[in-house]
Amino acid sequence: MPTLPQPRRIPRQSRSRALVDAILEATARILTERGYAGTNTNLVAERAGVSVGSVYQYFPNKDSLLTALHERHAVEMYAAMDTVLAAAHPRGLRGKLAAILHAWLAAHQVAPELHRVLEKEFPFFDAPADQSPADQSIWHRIRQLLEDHRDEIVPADLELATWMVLQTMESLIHAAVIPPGAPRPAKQVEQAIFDMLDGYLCGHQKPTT
Amino acid sequence: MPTLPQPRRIPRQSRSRALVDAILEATARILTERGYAGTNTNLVAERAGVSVGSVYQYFPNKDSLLTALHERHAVEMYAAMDTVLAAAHPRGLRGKLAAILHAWLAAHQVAPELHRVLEKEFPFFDAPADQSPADQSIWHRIRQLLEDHRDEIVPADLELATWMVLQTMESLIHAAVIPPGAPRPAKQVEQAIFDMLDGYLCGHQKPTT
DNA sequence: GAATAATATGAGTCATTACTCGCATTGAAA
DNA sequence: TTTCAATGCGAGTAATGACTCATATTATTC
Repeated sequence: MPTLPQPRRIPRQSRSRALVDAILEATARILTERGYAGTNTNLVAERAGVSVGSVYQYFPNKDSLLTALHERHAVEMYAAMDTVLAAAHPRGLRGKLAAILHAWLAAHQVAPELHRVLEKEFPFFDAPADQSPADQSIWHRIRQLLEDHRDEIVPADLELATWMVLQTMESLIHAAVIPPGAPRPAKQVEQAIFDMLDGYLCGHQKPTT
Repeated sequence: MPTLPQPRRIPRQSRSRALVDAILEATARILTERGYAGTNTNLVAERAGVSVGSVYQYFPNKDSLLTALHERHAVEMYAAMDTVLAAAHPRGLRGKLAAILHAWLAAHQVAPELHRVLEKEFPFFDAPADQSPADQSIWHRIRQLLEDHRDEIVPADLELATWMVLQTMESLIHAAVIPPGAPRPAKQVEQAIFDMLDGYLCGHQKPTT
């Protein structure tokens, strides 16, 4: 049951583009309310105000809906990072990292339950998670960031360091946001995550509580 | 569809205990081979060499099989930690942490795919993961460890620090072990995870590559 | 305003599978 | 040996839900 990467048909006219949007929107809502198992294509169609047939015009199967949602999210995360890095605040590696972390955390606080389902319930059998185009871009951007600040960081193996930083950020952000989540207010957790990354990369840390 | 915490019937005679074992063993194998969605109770029964009816004598529903497997794993992790800490090597916080990390990593390398399914595919709707008795015990033990070495660590909020350490260890261990996994040999990844924790807790780090 | 391509429909099909229940077998107590 | 509780059986049921396809509607082209 392989999930085809491409939509069955590409939406050309505006009505079909709106339809695809409505479908994804409905999927997100239902996923949030009822989880992966409770989501079915008939309900998605109904809630989107279209027919099941239309869903299958643009998505080859149920899982491709989730894949699309996942990719959309990755694109948003890349954009968020890009915005932050483009801002005229070259405050060094630590400042940039803190800014990215802040942006990502904020983005995840919007729909925590949806992220839970996307990250923790969806079986990425075919499309191995974190290998989407957007994920790749994020990877390269972070890798570049570390390279640009090579002299400020302790780990010599940048490949490994990139992996560590991304894995840690992703995991801790999700863990912090998904209920029951962290035992502390968002502000403190954000600081703690930063301390974790900073301790790894820069090997020092001011006592910050 | 709530997963009842208790088996429908408690196995008293030895044959029934063997049966329960066989069922869990079969579940683990199938989960490994076919993932959560590909696992069904009829197949579990067949592979275990028992009848479906027998499965439902001891497990109220499909998900309770997964819950049982999860709990079994948590108990093993607690035992591993206990063994390591009981060993006559009071090498300070850093030594103990390194030892726990090593033991846990080793344990996870046995059946990575099974852990992937258990951690990343199973929807813990009812029984919120990490809240099982064994998980609680692990939490308290780590918390105690940090308290015992309060003077060696930077973070003042032990509650938060415990959460950070456990989340980070869990996430990184799983990420490292599950394919495609880390881009480096196990040894280097283990060191990197340790550096991460050490950097957070102790706020210093020797350049170790 | 044909003609044609693009888009939308939804009742129906069909495979899957969690779970039941009436009955058979086995162990141990008396 | 009898008795009864514990254990084991597996064909069958019932619900669910992914996906199809023959048809209808709407846009675009010429």
